[in-house]
Amino acid sequence: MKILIAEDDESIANSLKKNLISEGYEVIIVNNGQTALDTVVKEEFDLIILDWRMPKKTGYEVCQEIRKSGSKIPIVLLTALSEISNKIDALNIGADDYITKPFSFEEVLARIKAVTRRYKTASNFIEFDNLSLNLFTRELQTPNELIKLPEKEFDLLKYFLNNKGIIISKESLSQNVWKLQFSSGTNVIEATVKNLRKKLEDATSKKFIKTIYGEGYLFIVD
Amino acid sequence: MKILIAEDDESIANSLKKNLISEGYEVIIVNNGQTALDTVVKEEFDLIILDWRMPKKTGYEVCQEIRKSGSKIPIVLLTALSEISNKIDALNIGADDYITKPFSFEEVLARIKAVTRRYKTASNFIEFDNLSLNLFTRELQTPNELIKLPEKEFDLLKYFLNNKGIIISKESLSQNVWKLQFSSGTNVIEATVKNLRKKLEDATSKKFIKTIYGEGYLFIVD
DNA sequence: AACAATAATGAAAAATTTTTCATAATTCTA
DNA sequence: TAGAATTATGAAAAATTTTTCATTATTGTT
Repeated sequence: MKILIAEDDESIANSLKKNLISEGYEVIIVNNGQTALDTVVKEEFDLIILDWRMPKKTGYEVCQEIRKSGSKIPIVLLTALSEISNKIDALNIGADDYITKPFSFEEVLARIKAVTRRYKTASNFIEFDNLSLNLFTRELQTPNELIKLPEKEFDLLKYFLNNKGIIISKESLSQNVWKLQFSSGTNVIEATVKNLRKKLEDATSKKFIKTIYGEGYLFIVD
Repeated sequence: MKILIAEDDESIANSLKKNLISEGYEVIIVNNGQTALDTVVKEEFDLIILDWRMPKKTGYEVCQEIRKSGSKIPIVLLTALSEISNKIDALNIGADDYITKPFSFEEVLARIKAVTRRYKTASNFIEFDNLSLNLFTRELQTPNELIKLPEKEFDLLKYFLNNKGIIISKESLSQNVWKLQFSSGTNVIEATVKNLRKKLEDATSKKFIKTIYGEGYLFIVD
Protein backbone atom coordinates (compact mmCIF):
# COMPACT_ATOMS: atom_id res chain seq x y z
CA MET A 1 0.00 0.00 0.00
CA LYS A 2 1.56 3.19 -1.25
CA ILE A 3 0.40 6.49 0.20
CA LEU A 4 1.14 9.98 -1.00
CA ILE A 5 1.10 12.69 1.66
CA ALA A 6 0.97 16.29 0.49
CA GLU A 7 1.57 18.46 3.55
CA ASP A 8 3.79 21.52 3.96
CA ASP A 9 4.08 21.28 7.72
CA GLU A 10 7.17 19.16 8.05
CA SER A 11 6.54 17.98 11.58
CA ILE A 12 3.05 16.73 10.76
CA ALA A 13 4.23 15.07 7.57
CA ASN A 14 7.15 13.33 9.22
CA SER A 15 5.18 12.10 12.17
CA LEU A 16 2.53 10.70 9.84
CA LYS A 17 5.17 9.08 7.71
CA LYS A 18 6.94 7.49 10.65
CA ASN A 19 3.71 6.06 12.02
CA LEU A 20 2.42 4.85 8.69
CA ILE A 21 5.68 3.16 7.85
CA SER A 22 5.58 1.33 11.15
CA GLU A 23 2.13 0.10 10.10
CA GLY A 24 3.66 -1.30 6.96
CA TYR A 25 2.67 1.36 4.47
CA GLU A 26 4.94 2.82 1.84
CA VAL A 27 4.90 6.60 2.15
CA ILE A 28 6.00 9.43 -0.07
CA ILE A 29 5.88 13.06 1.08
CA VAL A 30 5.60 16.17 -1.03
CA ASN A 31 5.31 19.68 0.40
CA ASN A 32 3.10 21.50 -2.08
CA GLY A 33 0.07 20.97 -4.29
CA GLN A 34 1.78 21.23 -7.63
CA THR A 35 4.35 18.59 -6.78
CA ALA A 36 1.52 16.40 -5.51
CA LEU A 37 -0.15 16.57 -8.92
CA ASP A 38 3.10 15.90 -10.76
CA THR A 39 3.84 12.92 -8.56
CA VAL A 40 0.39 11.42 -8.95
CA VAL A 41 0.75 11.46 -12.72
CA LYS A 42 4.10 9.71 -12.60
CA GLU A 43 3.53 7.09 -9.92
CA GLU A 44 0.63 4.93 -8.86
CA PHE A 45 -0.67 5.32 -5.33
CA ASP A 46 -3.35 3.53 -3.37
CA LEU A 47 -4.32 6.59 -1.35
CA ILE A 48 -3.62 10.31 -1.28
CA ILE A 49 -3.67 12.49 1.84
CA LEU A 50 -3.89 16.20 1.00
CA ASP A 51 -3.50 19.13 3.31
CA TRP A 52 -6.20 21.72 2.71
CA ARG A 53 -3.77 24.68 2.83
CA MET A 54 -0.63 24.26 0.83
CA PRO A 55 1.73 26.42 -1.25
CA LYS A 56 1.33 26.52 -5.03
CA LYS A 57 -1.94 24.59 -5.17
CA THR A 58 -4.32 23.88 -2.29
CA GLY A 59 -5.55 20.42 -1.44
CA TYR A 60 -8.92 21.56 -2.67
CA GLU A 61 -7.55 22.33 -6.11
CA VAL A 62 -5.41 19.22 -6.29
CA CYS A 63 -8.40 17.08 -5.39
CA GLN A 64 -10.55 18.71 -8.03
CA GLU A 65 -7.92 18.28 -10.71
CA ILE A 66 -7.34 14.65 -9.88
CA ARG A 67 -11.07 13.98 -10.09
CA LYS A 68 -11.37 15.96 -13.31
CA SER A 69 -8.80 13.63 -14.84
CA GLY A 70 -11.19 10.79 -14.11
CA SER A 71 -9.20 9.04 -11.41
CA LYS A 72 -11.12 7.44 -8.57
CA ILE A 73 -8.17 7.01 -6.26
CA PRO A 74 -9.15 7.46 -2.61
CA ILE A 75 -8.40 10.97 -1.33
CA VAL A 76 -8.44 12.15 2.27
CA LEU A 77 -8.23 15.85 3.06
CA LEU A 78 -6.68 17.36 6.16
CA THR A 79 -8.58 20.47 7.23
CA ALA A 80 -8.31 22.89 10.13
CA LEU A 81 -10.99 22.57 12.76
CA SER A 82 -12.22 26.12 12.14
CA GLU A 83 -13.02 25.59 8.48
CA ILE A 84 -16.32 23.88 9.17
CA SER A 85 -17.98 24.54 5.86
CA ASN A 86 -14.93 22.95 4.32
CA LYS A 87 -16.10 19.62 5.55
CA ILE A 88 -19.05 19.76 3.27
CA ASP A 89 -17.00 21.16 0.41
CA ALA A 90 -14.44 18.44 0.83
CA LEU A 91 -16.95 15.74 0.09
CA ASN A 92 -18.60 17.74 -2.64
CA ILE A 93 -15.40 18.22 -4.62
CA GLY A 94 -14.81 14.52 -4.63
CA ALA A 95 -12.73 13.73 -1.57
CA ASP A 96 -13.57 10.43 0.04
CA ASP A 97 -13.07 11.67 3.55
CA TYR A 98 -11.45 14.40 5.61
CA ILE A 99 -9.74 14.64 8.95
CA THR A 100 -9.82 17.77 11.08
CA LYS A 101 -6.65 18.96 12.75
CA PRO A 102 -5.51 18.26 15.31
CA PHE A 103 -5.94 14.54 14.82
CA SER A 104 -4.73 11.43 16.54
CA PHE A 105 -2.83 8.87 14.54
CA GLU A 106 -5.46 6.28 15.42
CA GLU A 107 -8.04 8.37 13.65
CA VAL A 108 -5.89 8.71 10.56
CA LEU A 109 -5.30 4.99 10.53
CA ALA A 110 -8.97 4.15 10.94
CA ARG A 111 -9.91 6.44 8.09
CA ILE A 112 -7.23 5.12 5.82
CA LYS A 113 -8.43 1.62 6.48
CA ALA A 114 -12.07 2.54 5.97
CA VAL A 115 -11.46 4.38 2.75
CA THR A 116 -9.23 1.76 1.22
CA ARG A 117 -11.41 -1.09 2.38
CA ARG A 118 -14.32 0.57 0.70
CA TYR A 119 -12.28 1.07 -2.42
CA LYS A 120 -11.04 -2.49 -2.39
CA THR A 121 -14.33 -4.21 -1.68
CA ALA A 122 -15.83 -2.02 -4.33
CA SER A 123 -13.16 -3.14 -6.75
CA ASN A 124 -14.91 -6.33 -6.09
CA PHE A 125 -14.39 -9.83 -5.19
CA ILE A 126 -16.80 -12.39 -3.89
CA GLU A 127 -15.07 -14.75 -1.50
CA PHE A 128 -16.37 -18.20 -0.63
CA ASP A 129 -14.74 -21.23 0.90
CA ASN A 130 -11.11 -20.69 0.00
CA LEU A 131 -11.94 -19.33 -3.41
CA SER A 132 -12.27 -15.79 -4.63
CA LEU A 133 -14.14 -14.62 -7.69
CA ASN A 134 -12.91 -11.40 -9.26
CA LEU A 135 -15.98 -9.65 -10.61
CA PHE A 136 -13.96 -7.51 -12.97
CA THR A 137 -11.64 -9.96 -14.61
CA ARG A 138 -13.99 -12.90 -14.13
CA GLU A 139 -11.12 -14.91 -12.77
CA LEU A 140 -11.54 -17.48 -10.07
CA GLN A 141 -8.63 -17.64 -7.68
CA THR A 142 -8.18 -21.13 -6.35
CA PRO A 143 -5.48 -22.29 -3.95
CA ASN A 144 -3.50 -23.55 -6.90
CA GLU A 145 -4.31 -21.49 -9.93
CA LEU A 146 -6.14 -18.58 -11.48
CA ILE A 147 -8.94 -19.73 -13.77
CA LYS A 148 -10.51 -17.40 -16.29
CA LEU A 149 -14.19 -18.28 -16.44
CA PRO A 150 -16.07 -17.88 -19.70
CA GLU A 151 -18.95 -15.43 -19.55
CA LYS A 152 -21.81 -17.85 -18.99
CA GLU A 153 -20.06 -19.85 -16.32
CA PHE A 154 -19.09 -16.62 -14.61
CA ASP A 155 -22.62 -15.25 -14.70
CA LEU A 156 -23.92 -18.51 -13.39
CA LEU A 157 -21.45 -18.71 -10.52
CA LYS A 158 -22.09 -15.09 -9.62
CA TYR A 159 -25.82 -15.72 -9.55
CA PHE A 160 -25.28 -18.76 -7.35
CA LEU A 161 -23.09 -16.77 -4.98
CA ASN A 162 -25.63 -13.99 -4.71
CA ASN A 163 -28.29 -16.56 -3.92
CA LYS A 164 -26.45 -19.09 -1.84
CA GLY A 165 -28.48 -21.14 0.56
CA ILE A 166 -31.71 -20.83 -1.35
CA ILE A 167 -33.14 -23.07 -4.03
CA ILE A 168 -32.82 -21.59 -7.47
CA SER A 169 -35.23 -22.75 -10.14
CA LYS A 170 -34.17 -23.21 -13.73
CA GLU A 171 -36.69 -20.56 -14.65
CA SER A 172 -34.76 -18.06 -12.51
CA LEU A 173 -31.51 -19.06 -14.12
CA SER A 174 -32.95 -18.89 -17.57
CA GLN A 175 -34.33 -15.43 -16.85
CA ASN A 176 -31.47 -13.95 -14.87
CA VAL A 177 -28.42 -15.58 -16.33
CA TRP A 178 -29.48 -16.35 -19.87
CA LYS A 179 -31.99 -13.53 -20.19
CA LEU A 180 -34.45 -15.83 -21.88
CA GLN A 181 -38.17 -15.80 -21.34
CA PHE A 182 -38.73 -19.53 -21.08
CA SER A 183 -36.46 -22.43 -20.41
CA SER A 184 -37.84 -24.12 -23.46
CA GLY A 185 -36.54 -27.31 -25.01
CA THR A 186 -32.93 -26.69 -24.16
CA ASN A 187 -30.51 -27.97 -21.59
CA VAL A 188 -27.90 -25.23 -21.71
CA ILE A 189 -28.33 -24.80 -18.00
CA GLU A 190 -27.51 -28.40 -17.21
CA ALA A 191 -24.56 -28.29 -19.59
CA THR A 192 -23.16 -25.12 -18.08
CA VAL A 193 -23.75 -26.34 -14.54
CA LYS A 194 -21.81 -29.42 -15.45
CA ASN A 195 -18.81 -27.41 -16.64
CA LEU A 196 -18.86 -25.08 -13.66
CA ARG A 197 -19.13 -28.03 -11.30
CA LYS A 198 -16.10 -29.61 -12.84
CA LYS A 199 -13.99 -26.50 -12.38
CA LEU A 200 -15.09 -25.98 -8.79
CA GLU A 201 -14.51 -29.62 -7.92
CA ASP A 202 -11.15 -29.77 -9.61
CA ALA A 203 -10.11 -26.77 -7.53
CA THR A 204 -11.45 -27.80 -4.13
CA SER A 205 -12.79 -31.35 -4.44
CA LYS A 206 -15.93 -30.06 -2.79
CA LYS A 207 -19.47 -30.10 -4.12
CA PHE A 208 -20.96 -26.63 -3.97
CA ILE A 209 -23.84 -27.06 -6.37
CA LYS A 210 -26.49 -29.42 -5.11
CA THR A 211 -29.36 -30.58 -7.30
CA ILE A 212 -32.84 -30.43 -5.81
CA TYR A 213 -34.81 -32.87 -7.89
CA GLY A 214 -37.76 -31.22 -9.55
CA GLU A 215 -36.98 -27.83 -8.05
CA GLY A 216 -33.64 -26.55 -9.15
CA TYR A 217 -30.19 -26.03 -7.70
CA LEU A 218 -28.86 -25.07 -4.32
CA PHE A 219 -25.47 -23.50 -3.81
CA ILE A 220 -23.98 -24.30 -0.44
CA VAL A 221 -20.84 -23.05 1.24
CA ASP A 222 -20.19 -25.25 4.26
CA MET B 1 -32.74 6.51 -4.06
CA LYS B 2 -34.21 4.75 -1.08
CA ILE B 3 -32.85 5.54 2.37
CA LEU B 4 -33.50 3.74 5.64
CA ILE B 5 -33.21 5.87 8.77
CA ALA B 6 -32.98 4.08 12.09
CA GLU B 7 -33.32 6.71 14.80
CA ASP B 8 -35.39 6.65 17.98
CA ASP B 9 -35.51 10.41 18.44
CA GLU B 10 -38.67 11.24 16.55
CA SER B 11 -37.95 14.89 15.98
CA ILE B 12 -34.55 14.18 14.44
CA ALA B 13 -35.94 11.38 12.31
CA ASN B 14 -38.84 13.43 11.02
CA SER B 15 -36.81 16.49 10.24
CA LEU B 16 -34.33 14.35 8.33
CA LYS B 17 -37.13 12.63 6.50
CA LYS B 18 -38.83 15.89 5.53
CA ASN B 19 -35.61 17.38 4.20
CA LEU B 20 -34.53 14.26 2.36
CA ILE B 21 -37.89 13.86 0.71
CA SER B 22 -37.72 17.43 -0.50
CA GLU B 23 -34.38 16.48 -2.08
CA GLY B 24 -36.12 13.70 -3.94
CA TYR B 25 -35.13 10.73 -1.79
CA GLU B 26 -37.46 7.99 -0.72
CA VAL B 27 -37.25 7.60 3.05
CA ILE B 28 -38.32 4.95 5.50
CA ILE B 29 -37.98 5.42 9.25
CA VAL B 30 -37.66 2.78 11.94
CA ASN B 31 -37.15 3.53 15.62
CA ASN B 32 -34.97 0.68 16.84
CA GLY B 33 -32.10 -1.51 15.80
CA GLN B 34 -33.92 -4.78 15.53
CA THR B 35 -36.57 -3.37 13.21
CA ALA B 36 -33.78 -1.83 11.15
CA LEU B 37 -32.27 -5.27 10.62
CA ASP B 38 -35.62 -6.84 9.80
CA THR B 39 -36.39 -4.11 7.30
CA VAL B 40 -33.04 -4.36 5.58
CA VAL B 41 -33.57 -8.04 4.98
CA LYS B 42 -36.99 -7.49 3.44
CA GLU B 43 -36.43 -4.40 1.31
CA GLU B 44 -33.58 -3.08 -0.78
CA PHE B 45 -32.09 0.27 0.20
CA ASP B 46 -29.41 2.41 -1.35
CA LEU B 47 -28.21 3.81 1.95
CA ILE B 48 -28.73 3.24 5.67
CA ILE B 49 -28.45 5.90 8.36
CA LEU B 50 -28.10 4.41 11.83
CA ASP B 51 -28.24 6.17 15.15
CA TRP B 52 -25.47 5.03 17.46
CA ARG B 53 -27.75 4.70 20.51
CA MET B 54 -31.02 2.92 19.90
CA PRO B 55 -33.36 0.58 21.78
CA LYS B 56 -33.13 -3.20 21.20
CA LYS B 57 -29.97 -3.09 19.08
CA THR B 58 -27.47 -0.24 18.79
CA GLY B 59 -26.36 1.18 15.46
CA TYR B 60 -23.01 -0.36 16.20
CA GLU B 61 -24.49 -3.83 16.39
CA VAL B 62 -26.78 -3.37 13.42
CA CYS B 63 -23.86 -2.20 11.32
CA GLN B 64 -21.76 -5.17 12.34
CA GLU B 65 -24.52 -7.63 11.58
CA ILE B 66 -25.22 -6.15 8.19
CA ARG B 67 -21.56 -6.37 7.30
CA LYS B 68 -21.32 -9.88 8.63
CA SER B 69 -24.06 -10.89 6.22
CA GLY B 70 -21.80 -9.77 3.40
CA SER B 71 -23.71 -6.71 2.29
CA LYS B 72 -21.73 -3.73 1.10
CA ILE B 73 -24.57 -1.24 1.27
CA PRO B 74 -23.39 2.24 2.34
CA ILE B 75 -23.93 2.88 6.05
CA VAL B 76 -23.68 6.22 7.85
CA LEU B 77 -23.69 6.33 11.63
CA LEU B 78 -25.03 9.19 13.77
CA THR B 79 -22.92 9.62 16.91
CA ALA B 80 -22.97 12.04 19.81
CA LEU B 81 -20.19 14.60 19.85
CA SER B 82 -18.83 13.29 23.14
CA GLU B 83 -18.23 9.77 21.94
CA ILE B 84 -15.00 10.63 20.22
CA SER B 85 -13.44 7.21 20.18
CA ASN B 86 -16.64 6.05 18.51
CA LYS B 87 -15.54 7.81 15.38
CA ILE B 88 -12.72 5.43 14.98
CA ASP B 89 -14.82 2.45 15.95
CA ALA B 90 -17.49 3.45 13.47
CA LEU B 91 -15.12 3.11 10.58
CA ASN B 92 -13.51 0.00 11.96
CA ILE B 93 -16.75 -1.92 12.23
CA GLY B 94 -17.53 -1.23 8.62
CA ALA B 95 -19.50 1.99 8.51
CA ASP B 96 -18.73 4.14 5.50
CA ASP B 97 -19.01 7.39 7.37
CA TYR B 98 -20.42 8.97 10.50
CA ILE B 99 -21.96 12.29 11.43
CA THR B 100 -21.64 13.82 14.87
CA LYS B 101 -24.68 15.35 16.49
CA PRO B 102 -25.74 18.07 16.32
CA PHE B 103 -25.48 18.23 12.55
CA SER B 104 -26.75 20.53 9.86
CA PHE B 105 -28.85 19.08 7.08
CA GLU B 106 -26.27 20.31 4.57
CA GLU B 107 -23.68 18.10 6.17
CA VAL B 108 -25.96 15.10 6.07
CA LEU B 109 -26.72 15.74 2.44
CA ALA B 110 -23.09 16.16 1.50
CA ARG B 111 -22.17 12.93 3.19
CA ILE B 112 -25.02 11.03 1.64
CA LYS B 113 -23.93 12.25 -1.74
CA ALA B 114 -20.30 11.45 -1.10
CA VAL B 115 -20.97 7.98 0.17
CA THR B 116 -23.39 7.01 -2.57
CA ARG B 117 -21.26 8.59 -5.29
CA ARG B 118 -18.39 6.51 -4.07
CA TYR B 119 -20.56 3.43 -4.03
CA LYS B 120 -21.96 4.15 -7.47
CA THR B 121 -18.71 5.01 -9.17
CA ALA B 122 -17.26 1.97 -7.53
CA SER B 123 -20.10 -0.17 -8.77
CA ASN B 124 -18.58 1.03 -11.84
CA PHE B 125 -19.11 2.76 -15.00
CA ILE B 126 -16.67 4.81 -16.99
CA GLU B 127 -18.46 7.65 -18.72
CA PHE B 128 -17.05 9.45 -21.73
CA ASP B 129 -18.62 11.64 -24.37
CA ASN B 130 -22.21 10.47 -24.33
CA LEU B 131 -21.22 6.87 -23.84
CA SER B 132 -21.00 4.77 -20.74
CA LEU B 133 -19.00 1.61 -20.28
CA ASN B 134 -20.28 -0.81 -17.68
CA LEU B 135 -17.23 -2.44 -16.15
CA PHE B 136 -19.20 -5.37 -14.82
CA THR B 137 -21.30 -6.40 -17.76
CA ARG B 138 -18.82 -5.09 -20.35
CA GLU B 139 -21.67 -3.37 -22.09
CA LEU B 140 -21.30 -0.06 -23.83
CA GLN B 141 -24.35 2.14 -23.55
CA THR B 142 -24.69 4.35 -26.61
CA PRO B 143 -27.48 6.84 -27.26
CA ASN B 144 -29.22 4.23 -29.38
CA GLU B 145 -28.31 0.80 -28.13
CA LEU B 146 -26.53 -1.38 -25.62
CA ILE B 147 -23.55 -3.14 -27.13
CA LYS B 148 -21.92 -6.11 -25.47
CA LEU B 149 -18.21 -5.86 -26.09
CA PRO B 150 -16.16 -9.01 -26.44
CA GLU B 151 -13.41 -9.37 -23.87
CA LYS B 152 -10.47 -8.08 -25.85
CA GLU B 153 -12.30 -5.04 -27.18
CA PHE B 154 -13.53 -4.31 -23.69
CA ASP B 155 -10.08 -4.59 -22.16
CA LEU B 156 -8.68 -2.40 -24.88
CA LEU B 157 -11.32 0.30 -24.47
CA LYS B 158 -10.93 0.24 -20.72
CA TYR B 159 -7.19 0.67 -21.06
CA PHE B 160 -7.70 3.56 -23.43
CA LEU B 161 -10.15 5.20 -21.04
CA ASN B 162 -7.77 4.85 -18.13
CA ASN B 163 -5.03 6.41 -20.23
CA LYS B 164 -6.87 8.99 -22.26
CA GLY B 165 -4.88 11.98 -23.43
CA ILE B 166 -1.57 10.20 -23.44
CA ILE B 167 0.13 8.28 -26.20
CA ILE B 168 -0.03 4.55 -25.70
CA SER B 169 2.59 2.41 -27.35
CA LYS B 170 1.78 -0.98 -28.79
CA GLU B 171 4.23 -2.44 -26.32
CA SER B 172 2.06 -1.14 -23.48
CA LEU B 173 -1.04 -2.57 -25.07
CA SER B 174 0.60 -5.89 -25.72
CA GLN B 175 1.77 -6.03 -22.11
CA ASN B 176 -1.28 -4.66 -20.35
CA VAL B 177 -4.16 -5.79 -22.51
CA TRP B 178 -2.83 -8.95 -24.11
CA LYS B 179 -0.44 -9.85 -21.30
CA LEU B 180 2.24 -10.76 -23.78
CA GLN B 181 5.89 -10.03 -23.37
CA PHE B 182 6.65 -8.82 -26.88
CA SER B 183 4.48 -7.49 -29.63
CA SER B 184 6.14 -9.89 -32.01
CA GLY B 185 5.11 -10.60 -35.57
CA THR B 186 1.41 -10.11 -34.96
CA ASN B 187 -1.12 -7.43 -35.69
CA VAL B 188 -3.84 -8.42 -33.26
CA ILE B 189 -3.68 -4.95 -31.82
CA GLU B 190 -4.39 -3.26 -35.13
CA ALA B 191 -7.16 -5.71 -35.85
CA THR B 192 -8.82 -5.18 -32.50
CA VAL B 193 -8.40 -1.42 -32.72
CA LYS B 194 -10.14 -1.58 -36.05
CA ASN B 195 -13.15 -3.40 -34.61
CA LEU B 196 -13.39 -1.16 -31.59
CA ARG B 197 -13.12 1.93 -33.79
CA LYS B 198 -15.96 0.70 -35.92
CA LYS B 199 -18.26 0.22 -32.95
CA LEU B 200 -17.42 3.59 -31.44
CA GLU B 201 -17.86 5.38 -34.75
CA ASP B 202 -21.09 3.62 -35.55
CA ALA B 203 -22.40 4.79 -32.20
CA THR B 204 -21.23 8.39 -32.20
CA SER B 205 -19.69 9.14 -35.62
CA LYS B 206 -16.73 10.53 -33.73
CA LYS B 207 -13.14 9.41 -33.89
CA PHE B 208 -11.84 8.70 -30.41
CA ILE B 209 -8.79 6.63 -31.26
CA LYS B 210 -6.11 8.60 -33.02
CA THR B 211 -3.06 6.94 -34.51
CA ILE B 212 0.32 8.49 -33.75
CA TYR B 213 2.53 7.23 -36.53
CA GLY B 214 5.48 5.31 -35.18
CA GLU B 215 4.48 5.83 -31.58
CA GLY B 216 1.12 4.28 -30.84
CA TYR B 217 -2.43 5.37 -30.19
CA LEU B 218 -4.03 8.33 -28.48
CA PHE B 219 -7.51 8.23 -27.06
CA ILE B 220 -9.13 11.63 -27.06
CA VAL B 221 -12.45 12.73 -25.60
CA ASP B 222 -13.13 16.23 -26.98
C1' DA C 1 7.53 12.61 -55.96
C1' DA C 2 9.52 8.06 -54.72
C1' DC C 3 10.65 4.98 -51.38
C1' DA C 4 10.47 2.72 -47.01
C1' DA C 5 8.25 2.04 -42.88
C1' DT C 6 4.11 1.79 -40.49
C1' DA C 7 -0.82 1.17 -40.10
C1' DA C 8 -5.52 -0.31 -41.78
C1' DT C 9 -8.49 -3.57 -43.72
C1' DG C 10 -11.33 -7.61 -45.35
C1' DA C 11 -11.46 -12.15 -45.33
C1' DA C 12 -10.00 -16.58 -43.78
C1' DA C 13 -8.21 -19.61 -40.23
C1' DA C 14 -7.84 -20.91 -35.57
C1' DA C 15 -9.39 -21.00 -31.06
C1' DT C 16 -12.80 -20.67 -27.77
C1' DT C 17 -17.38 -20.62 -26.05
C1' DT C 18 -22.11 -21.84 -26.27
C1' DT C 19 -25.68 -24.81 -27.49
C1' DT C 20 -27.64 -29.05 -29.04
C1' DC C 21 -28.27 -33.88 -29.21
C1' DA C 22 -28.38 -38.61 -28.00
C1' DT C 23 -27.80 -41.40 -24.32
C1' DA C 24 -26.84 -42.72 -19.55
C1' DA C 25 -27.74 -42.06 -14.78
C1' DT C 26 -30.52 -40.70 -11.02
C1' DT C 27 -34.67 -39.70 -8.43
C1' DC C 28 -39.43 -40.02 -7.36
C1' DT C 29 -43.95 -42.34 -7.34
C1' DA C 30 -46.83 -45.92 -7.05
C1' DT D 1 -38.90 -52.38 -7.76
C1' DA D 2 -40.67 -50.88 -12.37
C1' DG D 3 -41.75 -47.04 -14.93
C1' DA D 4 -41.83 -42.15 -15.66
C1' DA D 5 -39.79 -37.92 -15.07
C1' DT D 6 -35.81 -35.38 -14.34
C1' DT D 7 -30.96 -34.61 -14.47
C1' DA D 8 -26.05 -35.56 -16.06
C1' DT D 9 -22.79 -36.26 -19.51
C1' DG D 10 -19.65 -36.71 -23.65
C1' DA D 11 -19.30 -35.45 -28.02
C1' DA D 12 -20.66 -32.88 -31.97
C1' DA D 13 -22.53 -28.73 -34.04
C1' DA D 14 -23.14 -23.92 -34.08
C1' DA D 15 -21.87 -19.48 -32.91
C1' DT D 16 -18.71 -16.22 -31.49
C1' DT D 17 -14.27 -14.35 -30.68
C1' DT D 18 -9.48 -13.98 -31.59
C1' DT D 19 -5.69 -14.17 -34.52
C1' DT D 20 -3.41 -14.46 -38.88
C1' DC D 21 -2.52 -13.32 -43.55
C1' DA D 22 -2.27 -10.91 -47.79
C1' DT D 23 -3.07 -6.63 -49.57
C1' DT D 24 -4.03 -1.76 -49.61
C1' DA D 25 -3.51 2.72 -47.63
C1' DT D 26 -1.11 6.15 -45.14
C1' DT D 27 2.75 8.62 -43.25
C1' DG D 28 7.39 10.34 -42.91
C1' DT D 29 11.88 10.94 -45.12
C1' DT D 30 14.82 12.11 -48.65
